Amino acid sequence: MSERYDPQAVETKWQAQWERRGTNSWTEAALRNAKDPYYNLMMFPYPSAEGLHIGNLYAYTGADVNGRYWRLMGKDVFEPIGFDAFGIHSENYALKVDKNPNDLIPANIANFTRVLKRFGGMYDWNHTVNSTSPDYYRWTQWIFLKLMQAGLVERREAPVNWCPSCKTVLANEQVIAGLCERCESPVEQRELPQWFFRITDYAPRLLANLDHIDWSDVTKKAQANWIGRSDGAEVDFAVKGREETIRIFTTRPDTLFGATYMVLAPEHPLVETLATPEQRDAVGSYRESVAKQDLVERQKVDKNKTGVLTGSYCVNPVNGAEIPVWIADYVLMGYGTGAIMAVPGHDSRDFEFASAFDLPILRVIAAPGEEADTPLAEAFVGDGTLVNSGEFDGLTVADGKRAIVESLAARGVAEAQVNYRLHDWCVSRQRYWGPPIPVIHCQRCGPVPVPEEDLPVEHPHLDDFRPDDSGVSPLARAKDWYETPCPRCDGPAHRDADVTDNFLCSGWYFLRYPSTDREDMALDPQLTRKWLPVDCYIGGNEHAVLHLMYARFLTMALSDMGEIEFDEPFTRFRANGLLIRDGRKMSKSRGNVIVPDSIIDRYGADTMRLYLLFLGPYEQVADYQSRGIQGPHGFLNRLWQCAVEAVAGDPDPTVERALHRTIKQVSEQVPTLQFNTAIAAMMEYLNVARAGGRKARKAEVEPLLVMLAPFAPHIAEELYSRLGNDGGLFETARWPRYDEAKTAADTAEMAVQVNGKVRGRITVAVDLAEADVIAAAKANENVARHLDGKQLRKTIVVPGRLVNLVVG
RNA sequence: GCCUGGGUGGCGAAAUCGGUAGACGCGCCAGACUCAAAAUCUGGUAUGGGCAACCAUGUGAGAGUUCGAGUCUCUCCCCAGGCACCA
Repeated sequence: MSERYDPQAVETKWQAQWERRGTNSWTEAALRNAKDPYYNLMMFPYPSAEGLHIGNLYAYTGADVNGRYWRLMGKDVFEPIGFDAFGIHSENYALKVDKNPNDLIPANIANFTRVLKRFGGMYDWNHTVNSTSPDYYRWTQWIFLKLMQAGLVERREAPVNWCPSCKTVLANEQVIAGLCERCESPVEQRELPQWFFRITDYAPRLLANLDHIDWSDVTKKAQANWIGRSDGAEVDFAVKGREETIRIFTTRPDTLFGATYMVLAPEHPLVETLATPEQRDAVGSYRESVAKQDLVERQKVDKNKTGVLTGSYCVNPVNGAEIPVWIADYVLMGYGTGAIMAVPGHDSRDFEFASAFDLPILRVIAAPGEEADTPLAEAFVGDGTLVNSGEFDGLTVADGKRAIVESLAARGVAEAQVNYRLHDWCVSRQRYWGPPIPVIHCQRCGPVPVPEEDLPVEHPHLDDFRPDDSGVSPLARAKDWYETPCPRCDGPAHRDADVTDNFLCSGWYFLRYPSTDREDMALDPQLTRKWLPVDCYIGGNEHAVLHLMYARFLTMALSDMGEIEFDEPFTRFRANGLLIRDGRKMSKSRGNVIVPDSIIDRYGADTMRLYLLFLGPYEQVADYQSRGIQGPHGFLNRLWQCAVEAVAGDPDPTVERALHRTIKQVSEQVPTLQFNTAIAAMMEYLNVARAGGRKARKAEVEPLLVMLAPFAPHIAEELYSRLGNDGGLFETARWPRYDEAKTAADTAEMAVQVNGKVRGRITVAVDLAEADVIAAAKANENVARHLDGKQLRKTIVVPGRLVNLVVG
């Protein structure tokens, strides 16, 4: 190897070395016997045909630095990787290029593996997961069956989200502002029998546990927001002249006296009954027009309110007032009871509707200074006291809520109620590329779970796997596979032709990694106990309400079934920021995508890793600006020169002080993921160590190499061995320690302020008495000029930092 | 509309238990090496004024607290992300 830094040669050499020595991988026995386990996880990629995205590598580099750091701290670090290869994303791409995913995926995985090795991740290639492999999806199906046994799976005919382009149903989480998450088509509503996981059973726990897991705040807030707890009450309104009552949900029972009409969702089951003969036609055509809307249209907040009268009237239980019942599309069947009492005086949507249809608007809350008859120009939603509310007048909003619910509850027409926005997880997909749902539909027995010993239900190979609009999965076309006898009665039956949502595959992969050597069970109890839950998980926040929510739910469910002993999968989660390019999102259509291979070819993986983490704070948006890569590249070149020319001898005191300060800072900042400033500190230290062209001492360089090793593992290994160390840095070295006493200097430069403005600087001994510091400050020429002829009123000394002389 | 982040040089950013604003890096300028260029190395680089010493201004806007505010308080504005007719 030449004396010049040659990244390609160094990186090839050390990657081969690690592989040969098994530096990063575990045997099954070693996994079982690990003394101080640390499970370092990153989100397994979807192996696209375009290749690994630099954004993935941004996340992986940070996570890998964390894993390598803990390894140097002496932990037994398990850092697995795998491939999330089932799912609509892979299938849609295959359709686009007119190939079969069965052929595409293996090639993509091979390409991803190549780049992941090239980038220098500390991956254990002995424990990988491929979600499309039968020895993985067998256990995905097993989890489905387990959930079924636990009563957490339901087959329901319900209005579901249908993507007309992907031709499948979608979970709520996969609908972004009314559009399909994958193809951005407007999503329609369809009534179809589907499989649901009862994640809503876990809503209270999913929310409550957020308080005691160490996760990024943004992620926790997004989850809390998505779960969407709201406290209120359900109230029954009698229908005038009929037996039925309408149950509504409200968070504002204090405004019951202000209810001037009722609204049902157009899909509400009572609509048929309540429509009077005169209104029947109008109601029918309104329901039809609503049914035709896609979600984008229906969810537009700024469109004009529409609705029609049913012709029926309800009786307000607080005062006996008779109020008309309307139907309108601003009330949703999927939330609460699908019916509301409308209080236009104190709800802006009701106000808008009442204004449009000329309905009465009553004030029942008054802010301080307002009278009971102060007119309302808009809905008043603020705090205040109750007015026009009979015996409840004068109560605060909070007291009014309590008192009114109590009084109605005593009559049996209301009860306090908590609602969640979270919906049950619709998991069936009418697509080809996923694990088949392990259920057989028997003409006599109905849906029958596939017996565990018959798993996996192998995914049949189809040449024509194109989805259609029928709502039936393409798998039904594989007749030999589809038609099968009932496992219970042996009568005629067929398999469930749907596949499960890809998020079921990714919802438990981290549980599997330690157990991949086991073919006879999903989770080895001993290994699971040793390695899980995950110590640190790093990944993009776009999965806050998708993957991360589902993984938590599945973990809780498996925990309740006794399959595992913890109910939160990730002890610590950190969301890395989004990687953008020159201020804009990277996308193929903009043509501003960075291809990792090209960066590694030109600068090497070490420079790329260092540069990605030097861009800015890891947990915030990072802007990739191509020209900036010169900085870290030059740094590694200077480090190379400095290290190969390093000489023996004791460290210079100035350099040694800088070293101890650097170790202190980097040791504090790496575990908290403040990578950019940790790198800056190491750069600064190198500048000190080679200042004025001096030759650095080996003892000055070696600790720097160890600190840099998580960031730039290849060059660190090479230089470490060139300094005369055998056996490999990651196998023999330990994270350097600093001595607090050696971080301190004898003298300090202090700023001298006069009335808060810096007028001079003095260099004094750190232990100089305060009086002497003040004297030295006054002696400064420029300071003296500013003090001249003025009365000194006050003196403030901040030891080692500044002196402020206040004059009047 | 609600919930998160964030707003600091030409650019990416540092510094927030209140204490020298701009560390580190990019870019730019000058110099060295070179026939020349690239690469590399050295020095400079917030803005305005001044030969300089220095002076004034400066962390989205405005007010406040303080000896002292990028940092704390109040009122706004803007950008990014999430949620959104959720009653």
